[in-house]
Amino acid sequence: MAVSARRGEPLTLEEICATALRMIDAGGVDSLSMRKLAAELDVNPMSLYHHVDSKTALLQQVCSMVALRLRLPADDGTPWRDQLRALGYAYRSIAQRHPSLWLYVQSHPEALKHDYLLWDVLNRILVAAGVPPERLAHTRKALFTFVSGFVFAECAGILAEQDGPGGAADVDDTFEVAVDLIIAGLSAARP
Amino acid sequence: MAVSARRGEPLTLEEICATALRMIDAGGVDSLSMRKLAAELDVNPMSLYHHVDSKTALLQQVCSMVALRLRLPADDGTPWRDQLRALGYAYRSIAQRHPSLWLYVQSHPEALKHDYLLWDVLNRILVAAGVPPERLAHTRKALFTFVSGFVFAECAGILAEQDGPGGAADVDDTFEVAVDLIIAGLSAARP
DNA sequence: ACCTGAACACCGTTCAAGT
DNA sequence: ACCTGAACACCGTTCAAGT
Repeated sequence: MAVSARRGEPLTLEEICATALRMIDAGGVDSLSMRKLAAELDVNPMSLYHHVDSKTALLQQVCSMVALRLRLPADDGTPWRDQLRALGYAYRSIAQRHPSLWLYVQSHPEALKHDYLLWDVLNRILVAAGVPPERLAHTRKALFTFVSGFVFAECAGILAEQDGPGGAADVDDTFEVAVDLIIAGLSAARP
Repeated sequence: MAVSARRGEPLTLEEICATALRMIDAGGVDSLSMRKLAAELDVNPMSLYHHVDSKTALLQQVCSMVALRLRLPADDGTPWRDQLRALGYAYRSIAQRHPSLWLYVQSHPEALKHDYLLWDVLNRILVAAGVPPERLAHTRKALFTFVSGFVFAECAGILAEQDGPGGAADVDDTFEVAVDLIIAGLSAARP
C-alpha cells in the first residue's frame, strides 16, 4: 500500500540498478526486495519486470556493474611485485566500496560472468614472477582465493575483532602482511 | 496444507538439526524453509518454534554442530610445517562435507561463535614457525583468510572451471600448491 | 509441557488489462 | 511500448487455543 505510483520520467535500467545498489549498500542484499525497490523508485512493483527478468538477473546486473570498475594494472615494465600488489589493492578497494554486495558476489559466483581479463592479467604477472608453466594455473587460483578470501573476511567483519593482549590491530596492516606473505612465497620458489 | 501432523515420537532438537542439515546438503541453505523442514519432520510448522527461537538460531545451531567436528592438530612435537598443513586439510575437509552450509557460515560469521580454540592452535603453530610477536596477529588473520578463502571458493564451485590450454586441473593439487605457497612465505621470513 | 490452526505481514512473479 | 492491479503460491513468526 501507499505506493503513489505516479512519476514523470520513464524508468531506466540504470536508474533501477543504481537505486538497488544504494539500497544494498545501506541495508545488505537481504534487505533488497523488488517491492521495496519499486517503492523507492515510486513505481509499481511490476514495472520493474519490464526492464529486468527477475531479481536474480537484477543482482547479476548490479554485480557486473560494480566489477567493471576494477582497475587492472597495465602491462608496462613495472616489476611483478608492484603489479601484484597493485592488483590486490585494486581488488580490495572495490569490495570495500560495496561490502554487502561483495559478500553476495562471493557466495553467488554465477552472479559475475567470469572476468577473464582479471585472470589474464594475473597470469601475466605470475609468468613475470617466474612461476613455472605447470604450476601456473594452480598458483593463479590459489592467489585469487587468498586475496578474495581476505577481502571477503573483511567485508564480513571478521577481521575487526579484538586481538589478544596486543589490542585491536589495523586491518590495513593485516592486508599488507598478507600481500607480503604471498610475495615472499612466490619469491621463494624463484631461484 | 496436507501436513499430516501426526507422529509418535516427541521431536528433539537433534532431530531438527540433523534434518535441517540434510536438507541444506541436498538443496542449499536457501532451499531450507521452516515450513518445508516441518513437513519433512511430519510436524506442524509451529512446533519447531518450541525447540528453536527462530530460523537464524536454528542455522546457528547447525553451523556450530558441524564446526565442532574440526580435528585440531595436537601439541606434540610435530614440526610446524606438518601441523600447519594438517590444520589446513582438516579445515578444508569440514567444508567439503557440507559445502552449502559452509557458504552460509562464511557470509554469516555471526553464525559461528568464534572458535577460539582454532585461533589458539594456529597461534601456537605460527610461534613455532618463528613469526615475530608483533606480526603474529596479522599473520594469523592473513593465513586464516587464505585458507577459508580457498575453501570457500571450492564450495562455491569457482575452482572447477576449465583452464587454459592445459585442460582441467585437479583441485586437490591446487590446494597443495596453495598450502606450499603459504609455508614458503612463512619460511622466507624465518632466517 | 508440548503441539496446533488461524492469522499477519511480508515475499517473487504471472497474467490479463489498461494507456 | 510501457505500466498497472489483482491474484497465486510461497515465506517467517505471533498468538490464542487445544491436549
